[in-house]
Amino acid sequence: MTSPRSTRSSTPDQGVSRSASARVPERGIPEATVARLPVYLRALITLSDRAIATCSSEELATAAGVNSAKLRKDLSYLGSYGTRGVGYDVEYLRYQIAREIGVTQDWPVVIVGIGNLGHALANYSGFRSRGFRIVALLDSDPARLGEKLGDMSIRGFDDIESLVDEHHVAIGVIATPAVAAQDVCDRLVGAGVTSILNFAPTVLNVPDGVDVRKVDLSIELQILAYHEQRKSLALDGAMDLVDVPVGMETA
Amino acid sequence: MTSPRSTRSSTPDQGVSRSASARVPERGIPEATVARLPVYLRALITLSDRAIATCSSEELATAAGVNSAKLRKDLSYLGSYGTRGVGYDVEYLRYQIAREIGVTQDWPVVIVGIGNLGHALANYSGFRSRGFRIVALLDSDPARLGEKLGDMSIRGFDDIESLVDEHHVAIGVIATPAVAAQDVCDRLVGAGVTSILNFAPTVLNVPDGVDVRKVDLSIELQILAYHEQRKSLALDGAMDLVDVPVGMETA
DNA sequence: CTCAGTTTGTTCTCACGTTCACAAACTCCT
DNA sequence: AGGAGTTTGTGAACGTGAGAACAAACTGAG
Repeated sequence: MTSPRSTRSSTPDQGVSRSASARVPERGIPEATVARLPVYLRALITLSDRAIATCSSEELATAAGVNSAKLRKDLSYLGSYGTRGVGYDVEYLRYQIAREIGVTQDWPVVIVGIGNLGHALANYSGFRSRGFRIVALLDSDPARLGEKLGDMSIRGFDDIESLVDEHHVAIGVIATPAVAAQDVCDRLVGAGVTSILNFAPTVLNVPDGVDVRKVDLSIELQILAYHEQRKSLALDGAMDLVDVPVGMETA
Repeated sequence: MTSPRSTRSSTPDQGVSRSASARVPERGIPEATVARLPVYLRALITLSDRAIATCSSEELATAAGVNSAKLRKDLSYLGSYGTRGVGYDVEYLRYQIAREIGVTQDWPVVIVGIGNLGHALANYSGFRSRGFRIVALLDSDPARLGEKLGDMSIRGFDDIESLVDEHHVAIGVIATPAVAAQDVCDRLVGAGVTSILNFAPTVLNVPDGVDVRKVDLSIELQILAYHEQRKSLALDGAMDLVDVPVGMETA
């Protein structure tokens, strides 16, 4: 993990030294903002890699693909980490966002379902580099058991309870076929996992207190298709009235 | 959220009703609704596979993981496809949603970047079964050129313009490393692609009229991490005042 | 020191999205 | 036929998010 060693010399006497009274992390960052913080973090890392010490909200917003008013408002939920007339210290802001998200610590993760997608996830370097450590790859298929994948071998799904307990796993990734997803989810939750990233194309039922985020490729494509269709209809203009074919029922 | 229980109470009753009056697709479906339509469609397909002919908004909402008021409002944007006192005809509603999204027609798609993730996408059966047809797999790496993948072989990235033109490709999927993504995007857009699904962890700049949706695994995990962190803090309760390490500067 | 220029943090307003609650419309039973 | 029971479609209330605009806070030059 990269230590947040800040070359905090360029901005002398920054407003950061303000008395640390009651600057406790606020209790209500809007979801929309939370979803953008990782984007800002990545933009800051890029700037950092280019040895840029300071940036304005305008520059950072451009790099993150949002407008600057939104960026400033988002950052204001974390606290006042900028300096008026100057901008933001890249290293400092980067650390603050990382801390707020929670990626200054290490999050052990299990991946369940090592098919095509599971393989890709297991090999994805972006996990490790961003505070996530894969502690196990699980699959129920005996044929895949023991298969080596990088520096890790595939284990049976039965180990899950002991694994979660031993490594304090809080986050599970489901990359199984849809039919297996709910069962896997129940096992994970039962074992103590409280956050799930679901790649299986199905709705997961979980008890209160468990967070689920889903990534669904075909849904994303369908949303694009909808807009694409609108574009063509708009172009064709006069060609309206697609009209419903009445007897489409298959039975 | 909704009740974690899956009530299997089905009302197997008959009742097909369709008034084929001219129901022109309205010109303004909210984005939030568009994003949920594919979920409803999948739920309907599941019901259809189980030979269920009719369902209430409550049942469909449960299957889709939303509450019934939201579902009814969403569906009302498409038209009045239900029958009061009865519910929705599964086949009929399924067709209406599919038509509204645009998946009754066939969408040719190109995938660029056939690494780990690209392989998984190319093999994903969910594309074909939902109205999307992969017409080409492109990669710039000469070592991968010609490699067979299912019934399709990997082609060079230079073919892109002719491919897009020949197959009328409107949707492109980018699964390249981050550094290559913007260039690939520019080439795709230049060739005529107007919708892009981006898996590369980077912000894409596109001209007006081009839609981009991004799928970013590490962002999803970071969002989960944020909430996970909050949960632990909440548990510790009294342990407030994490307080900003004022002197986080290591120097 | 003062003043002009720059950039943040915040307030205000508007648009969008969610949920409630209920009339309208339908079925079924007597 | 009429009334009780069901379920949709929607108007209204409420909450959240986006963007414009501006005062406050800083820098640097003269």
